[in-house]
Amino acid sequence: MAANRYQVKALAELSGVTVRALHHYDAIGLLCPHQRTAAGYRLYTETDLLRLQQILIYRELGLPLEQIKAIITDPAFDPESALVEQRSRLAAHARQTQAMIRAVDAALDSLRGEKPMNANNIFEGFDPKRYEDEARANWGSSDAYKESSRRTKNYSSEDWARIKSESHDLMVRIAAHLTGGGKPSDTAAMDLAEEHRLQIDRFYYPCSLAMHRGLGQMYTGDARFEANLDKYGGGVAAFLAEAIAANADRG
Amino acid sequence: MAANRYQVKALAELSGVTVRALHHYDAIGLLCPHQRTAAGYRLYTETDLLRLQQILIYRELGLPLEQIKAIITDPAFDPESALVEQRSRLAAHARQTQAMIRAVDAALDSLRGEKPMNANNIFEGFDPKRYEDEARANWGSSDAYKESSRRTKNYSSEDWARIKSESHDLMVRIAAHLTGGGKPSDTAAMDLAEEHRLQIDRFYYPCSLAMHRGLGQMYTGDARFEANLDKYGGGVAAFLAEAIAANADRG
DNA sequence: GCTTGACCCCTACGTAGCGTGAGGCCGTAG
DNA sequence: CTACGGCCTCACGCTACGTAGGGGTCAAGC
Repeated sequence: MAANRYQVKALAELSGVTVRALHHYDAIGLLCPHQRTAAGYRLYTETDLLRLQQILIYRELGLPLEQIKAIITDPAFDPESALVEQRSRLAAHARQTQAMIRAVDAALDSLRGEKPMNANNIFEGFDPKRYEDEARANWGSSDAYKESSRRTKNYSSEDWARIKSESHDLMVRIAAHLTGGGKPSDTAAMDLAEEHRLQIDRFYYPCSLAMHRGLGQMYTGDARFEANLDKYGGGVAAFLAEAIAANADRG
Repeated sequence: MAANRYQVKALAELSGVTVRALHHYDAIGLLCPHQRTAAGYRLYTETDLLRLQQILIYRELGLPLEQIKAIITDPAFDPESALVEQRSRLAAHARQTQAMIRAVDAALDSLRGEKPMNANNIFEGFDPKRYEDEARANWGSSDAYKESSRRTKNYSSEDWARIKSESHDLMVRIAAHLTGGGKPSDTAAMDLAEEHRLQIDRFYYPCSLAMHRGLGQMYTGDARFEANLDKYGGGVAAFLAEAIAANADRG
């Protein structure tokens, strides 16, 4: 396997950042090319490429380059967990954008005279700090479903069978609890919800209680999810959503 | 209805921006408080509040403050259509974030050894100009985009007013031609299309007939563009698209 | 071997959008 | 009357590059 070398311009075009930015990253020691020619030309490797991707993710999230450097030059830096972490941050970012869309909608309503303007809610979603926890909670939009099924495809067929079977099994038990007259706030229902959370945690992505709560809201908010869950019986989606909320409150 | 007045700190807390930023917006004439006390204290009204919301939306989208100022101080500025426009931009922003999430997933896959790393796709979603749908929304190839932003960045609010007015004028004439029973293949229609091309060429970036044809296709392919054009009358987007195609064939 | 043109280097100053004091005037509660 | 929080206006600092300038490098073509 021949180790490919990229010159600055090549890398710039690949990644979409400017040559100047790459120079800058070199200057501050954030991304130094693995090699230089005798003439001083920068030569980047695939490893540099991966590192650049990390950098761009953090940059997109608004971290200062100095901090990015600190993070990824940390000897304890684990690329995988960092990517997982970044993934959830990006999801939070997406959710914030969704909140802004809702704020725009609110402004439109108010403009059209359908609802009065309210100084307290007009800025909802604009202050990230105010939303941090909640933002982390949600996976984002309905694309989440597509996303998760896409990832499922990358499991081996054995993994896939096991996941499907475990999920199905759990859903059947949840549906049974519902048809058996159970309430979402029962301890048993909350336990089932917790089990559901742990399944997601194991199979798909780290899923906190807060994130799970967000998911639950999506189950009743998104028609595709609801239909998918109600295959196990009418009202299963709503039931599960409530059980998840109860479980999150309990935790 | 008592007109509420907010001092800087109050507005800052409401909106989540810093006092310093509000000072800055005042200094550059982006958001000047409606009133001052005798002592010079800034007093903001509900109207200022609405304006600030607009500003923050545009800012979130990465527009430079100077351009935001130009946009919202434009006498022809229509808050409603601007909000509608912003809504779709936010949605595009959200989609881009989703694309980044996918890129992170790809990186994760590659780390886990499930898929080989591919230098060509690892950065997918990072460069907005390259993300295909968005690329088209950003007016075609990255060269055109670069050129366009290079030029527009230096436009004053008067320039913007002139551009807006000329564009509007042309669209009105095109719509008139349509309602007058004209066909897109008429010489007159083609002339209007050519005029449209030259406008773009003058104001934004060098626009060849071929590029113009691509633009035309976008007008009917992208709901946002279509809605924007059909403000001038139903079917205007489609009519213009056809006229552009005819004009490109003629040339 | 020489030119040409696309690539590369570095230095250095400019810019946007604020952050962060410094120094000093309001305004109201004790 | 004084304390104390809030407001004001400079004014300099910072980040993440953009942009311009002056000048090597390297493969291709003559």
